Amino acid sequence: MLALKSLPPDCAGRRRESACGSCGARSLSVCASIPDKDLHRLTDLAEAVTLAPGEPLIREGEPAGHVFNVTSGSIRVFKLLPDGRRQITGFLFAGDFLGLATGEAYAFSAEAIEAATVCRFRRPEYRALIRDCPALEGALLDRATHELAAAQNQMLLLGRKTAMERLCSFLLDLPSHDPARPTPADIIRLPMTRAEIADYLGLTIETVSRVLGKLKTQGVVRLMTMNELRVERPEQLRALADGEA
Amino acid sequence: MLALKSLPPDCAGRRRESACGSCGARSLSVCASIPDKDLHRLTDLAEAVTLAPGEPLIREGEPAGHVFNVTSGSIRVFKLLPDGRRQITGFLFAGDFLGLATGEAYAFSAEAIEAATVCRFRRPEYRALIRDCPALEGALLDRATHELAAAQNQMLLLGRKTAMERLCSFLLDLPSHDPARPTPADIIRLPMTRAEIADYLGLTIETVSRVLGKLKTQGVVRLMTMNELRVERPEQLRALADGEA
DNA sequence: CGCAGCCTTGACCATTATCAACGCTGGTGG
DNA sequence: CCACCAGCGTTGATAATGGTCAAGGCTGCG
Repeated sequence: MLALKSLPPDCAGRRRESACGSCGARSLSVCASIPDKDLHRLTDLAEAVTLAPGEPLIREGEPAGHVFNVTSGSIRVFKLLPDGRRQITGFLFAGDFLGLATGEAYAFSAEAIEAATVCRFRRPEYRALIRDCPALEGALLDRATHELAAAQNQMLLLGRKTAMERLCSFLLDLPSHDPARPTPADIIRLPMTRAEIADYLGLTIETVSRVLGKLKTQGVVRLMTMNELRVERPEQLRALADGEA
Repeated sequence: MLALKSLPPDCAGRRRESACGSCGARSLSVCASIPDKDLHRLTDLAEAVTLAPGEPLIREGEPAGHVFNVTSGSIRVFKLLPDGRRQITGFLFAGDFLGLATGEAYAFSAEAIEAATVCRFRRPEYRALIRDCPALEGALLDRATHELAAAQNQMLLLGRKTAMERLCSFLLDLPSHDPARPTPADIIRLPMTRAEIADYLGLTIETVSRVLGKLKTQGVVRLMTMNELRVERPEQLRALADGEA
């Protein structure tokens, strides 16, 4: 498959910081329960990769040769139609894992949004590690399960919510996905452009802009900068997200 | 998470038919590589359940007490908004697994479409089994990975495809999901109603009906009965599915 | 035979997309 | 240091896809 988001905050305590010598802290958050001897092996296998803004990490259809763990920055995961229409299926941040695929090839593309770093494992070595370290597989299954639940929520959003509901849902979900930046609860950082938000929500740039404008007018949110906003009325945002207004 | 669809046909050879004494053939397709001693334990733990058409199997928000393996019939998996809008996130058939959840509660609902049978495992026993049989976890991760790729395709469909493209994509995907009924390649059985197709594709009943009508008029498909159609021009169907017409 | 549920078809409407113009902002080079 | 330009965002006018509302037909079961 694809991309596995971080586990929710309540799992943070189980994380081992700086576990991966090659690529720095947080990179092994997915492997929280790996014994030390395996950790050392893993460290040898990992390779740190730096990505410039916009730089591709995975191209759909390419042989699936690696798996990755995001260590900093933000990544967009997406699929394209032949005519160029794009659906962003997820945004990844520090601690997120991606690269699982069932067949030979990746079924999606991934690119850096901001400058980002990832920890890269070659697939054969990743597989060998899994054989030796069954706990890793359990952790991955947990993440996949999480990711699948998130995917169902997104299907509900894309199939049945209005533009306003989509944007509000998005604003409510985002903060929980950016563990690297512990911001005040009511401040939301938007590292992505309007075009990326639109492609994530199945809307156009213009609609995103208009709906954001309306939220601003209604005093629900306030734009601090272009990429940062503050939630003024959280309850109203929540009500709007599920069509209760 | 949710529901794990069957592996693709090329894995069928690895299946062990009639492996589960309590609930009949195919039910353990997910556990293809389980040693016999574990299989016997599993058999003791399983419980066959019969569902009438429309009967609920899982209700969103309920404590996640079981996991299931579909043994016959068809199941709809869906989420609801407070005002009743429904998004069907998947259709399950014989051999499909469902019921994984990350937290305490299911994050989705599931109901029988037609009469169906499932094989039910209580969660604690399922967990114990996983501990003893690591291969099971790998099989589940494989399925979750598959399911995640399918979910991304569905997001692309819901976010970026037109009604025509959605319906054509649906018709192309369906056959591969109904392993119990080996039909001629060009015949598609539709066990679900128009309303269910609509709720799966993020459309209304009327739009599904109209688009199907247009496909019929154009000679792309022909309705044999209400629930069965024949693809007359497969290439055109494929072209329409990805917006190349 | 009649009724209920599902499906189809038509007329109309609304949400959102499209097209277009303009404004802001940050970076670059004169 | 300023001015320009490119990229991104906003706003407005118009259009189209698909939704809503309504009526009628088919089918299968009691």
